[in-house]
Amino acid sequence: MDIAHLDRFVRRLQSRAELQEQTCHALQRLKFSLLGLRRGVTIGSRLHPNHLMVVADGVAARFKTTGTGARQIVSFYVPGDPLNLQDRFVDDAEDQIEGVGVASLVLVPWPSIDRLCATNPELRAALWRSASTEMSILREWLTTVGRREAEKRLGHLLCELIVRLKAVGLSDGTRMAWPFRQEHLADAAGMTAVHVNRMLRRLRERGFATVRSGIAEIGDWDRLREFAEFDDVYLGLSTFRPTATIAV
Amino acid sequence: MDIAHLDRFVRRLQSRAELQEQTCHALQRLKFSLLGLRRGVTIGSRLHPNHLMVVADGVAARFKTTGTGARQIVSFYVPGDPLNLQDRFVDDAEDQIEGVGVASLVLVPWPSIDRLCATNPELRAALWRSASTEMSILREWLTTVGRREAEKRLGHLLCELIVRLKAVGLSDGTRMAWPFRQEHLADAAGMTAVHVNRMLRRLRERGFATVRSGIAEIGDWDRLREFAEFDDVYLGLSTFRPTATIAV
DNA sequence: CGTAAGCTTGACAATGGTCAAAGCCGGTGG
DNA sequence: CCACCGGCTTTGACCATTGTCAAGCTTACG
Repeated sequence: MDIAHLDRFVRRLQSRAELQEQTCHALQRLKFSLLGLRRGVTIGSRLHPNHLMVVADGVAARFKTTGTGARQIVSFYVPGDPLNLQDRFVDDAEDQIEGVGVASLVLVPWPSIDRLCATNPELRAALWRSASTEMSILREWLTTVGRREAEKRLGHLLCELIVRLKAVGLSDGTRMAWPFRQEHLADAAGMTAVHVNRMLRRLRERGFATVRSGIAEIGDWDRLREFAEFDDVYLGLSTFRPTATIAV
Repeated sequence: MDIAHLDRFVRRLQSRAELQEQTCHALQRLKFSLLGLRRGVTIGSRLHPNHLMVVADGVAARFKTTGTGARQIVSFYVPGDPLNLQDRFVDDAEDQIEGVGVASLVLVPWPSIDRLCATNPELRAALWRSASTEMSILREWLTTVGRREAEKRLGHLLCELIVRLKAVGLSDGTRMAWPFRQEHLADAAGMTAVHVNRMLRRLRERGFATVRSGIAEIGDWDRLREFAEFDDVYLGLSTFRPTATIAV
């Protein structure tokens, strides 16, 4: 299982850029340590400034807190996602990272990555793309929060998560593990937990999707997708059409 | 004035990273062409896939349109800001770019930039930082739209714009050129133009800021800043404290 | 079993949206 | 030089989506 940790990261990079065999192997041989995040535990996004952090298992959330104590989740990270790529050269605002359910992170020392990058423009491009994808997701998410109504926001999030999980072999496209509390969805979608509850009920009543504790299941993908105006191009996976690998 | 175009870009990079004299000069000697954007004209963000686009004059907005025709502005770009840095290696969703008022863009062929980057890790880092800053702004903006009330959203935007303009010598920190129509603010803040109007009035009544056509003026910076919960760290300018250069 | 965390629901309040009319202002043509 | 026009702003009245508060309920787990 140890090897699989970095494997998922490599797989994620490959899903968005060409990487030579050699580069992949070099990545997989990188030394790393593991950091477990128990449910609800929070760390600063710059707690480990000298390491790249990648989600190994579970889901992590990056969030900010406003002056009035409200919380906004700005990114969810699924296995394989690097979560502080762009913090490398910046010393701007520090965010908080929380485990949604139980999660674990791989920590890879920056110098070892720098060494690979120095002579490998292909890898640099892959990392750049990876950061670009996160940005693209942010833009889509801003649009969703700013301009779509509550029910669509949740539908959109459902769609995005299942596609991202499918891309790393953690969903079959119909069901997925669901570590989120309704409060997480609320903080991500810019609404209250109470309203999330109402809207989830509506999605269920319409037959779009069912979110029980622990598992989410899409009822009618095509109708949900259309309803939520979900189009996965912004995930940058267009070239990656996985032959479904199941593992809920 | 021609030279000044790239000059502002260099200045922007310098405001967030160390660059050697030599690198700056190399950047300033890059060949480029100009693209004028008349008020309200829209182009695809990938219209010039082989060029880096940088704002030379005026303000540009990047936006998406939802299925129901609503528009969400995801970024404003002020002079010196690169607007398609991250599109370099990605072929994900294409956004629209619009001139807010009259604007002009500098187009620099990617190959000439690649050539500089190939041997210049310092420049690569500077560009990376530049992209990171845009991401940081997106996160803050998502938080604002998701979790702050309408009046604060506008206040926050006012604060951000004046700080960014000041950083490139286009404001004294009190007044700034204001090419925005209320609809722009609405589309950026996730609200309607009518409500923008009401909230601007409120900001004026409280003495925080006045937005007349063409000019915005901060009435009480400290109170506005506090009210809007604005903290400029997310702009990544913390090391750059300009000795005010005026030019509204 | 009993407790706590989180989910569900209902009643009510409020922020922000919708619609519609009137005002303002700069530009253009007679 | 004036009148008209179009685009934008301003305002009011009313509506609706979403938030708030509060209570009861379910479920996991010691």
